[in-house]
Amino acid sequence: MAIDRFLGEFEQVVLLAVAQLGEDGYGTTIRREIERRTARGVSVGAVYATLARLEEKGFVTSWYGESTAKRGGRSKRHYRLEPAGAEALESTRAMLDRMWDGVDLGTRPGRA
Amino acid sequence: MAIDRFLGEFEQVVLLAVAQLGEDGYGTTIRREIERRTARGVSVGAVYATLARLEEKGFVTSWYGESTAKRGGRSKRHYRLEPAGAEALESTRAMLDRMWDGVDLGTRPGRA
DNA sequence: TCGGATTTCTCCTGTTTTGTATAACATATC
DNA sequence: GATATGTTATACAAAACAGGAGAAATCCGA
Repeated sequence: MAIDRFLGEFEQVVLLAVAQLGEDGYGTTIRREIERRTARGVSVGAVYATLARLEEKGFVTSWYGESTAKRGGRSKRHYRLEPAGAEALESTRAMLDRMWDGVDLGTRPGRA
Repeated sequence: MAIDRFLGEFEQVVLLAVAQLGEDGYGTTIRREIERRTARGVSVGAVYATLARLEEKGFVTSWYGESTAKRGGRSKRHYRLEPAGAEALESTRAMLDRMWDGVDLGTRPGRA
């Protein structure tokens, strides 16, 4: 694994999407949420593969819901953020914040 | 490569260390800076490999300085953050911020 | 003052984890 | 069945790591 307690870039993004969606999170919505917020294309496979790894590490858990009465209403696999995942998210963010602390990217108009 | 315009987790950390150190940044100090701020052990090889990748992408440039009058004062390879690197740093951070926006990790005492 | 011991740093090699795409498979509606 | 919505399988490239070998420069004892 990366180092230890920190999340990789995409892992972090996927985990955050799971956090955003709560009980409504499943493959397709998670993917859409990522695309919506980051304005970048994401392949289906990338999402599922990452989700599987995240589950393996205990950061999320999943369960199959009932199939909806919609065309092609195959039963969905829902994902939920687990405490360990929330913790990983927090420590990764805290670590990044510490690295950013005091950085000034050359008086450009950007962020404070 | 990761996706496109975004930095991997460790790339981001290394690049930030370079930004922090300015002209004083070279392999060993960069490594130390990372260990100091993140409280995690980092292998030498990981740092140099990442630095090489970063340079290949045009995010940093390097030059060899003169050797100092110190025991083992071998000439060092210095690194400097380039505009493209600063940009990558910013867009990665902005993207992550957008993903975090609105996330509440369950009323835990942690961050706001 | 020579030459090895010592220190500081860089680079090479190999491996594991992540990140990603493509396509096949499953299941419900019509 | 044809078609829409979801999930899984498979494969691979890139990124993250570890460790030790190798280089360069100084220090120091005889």
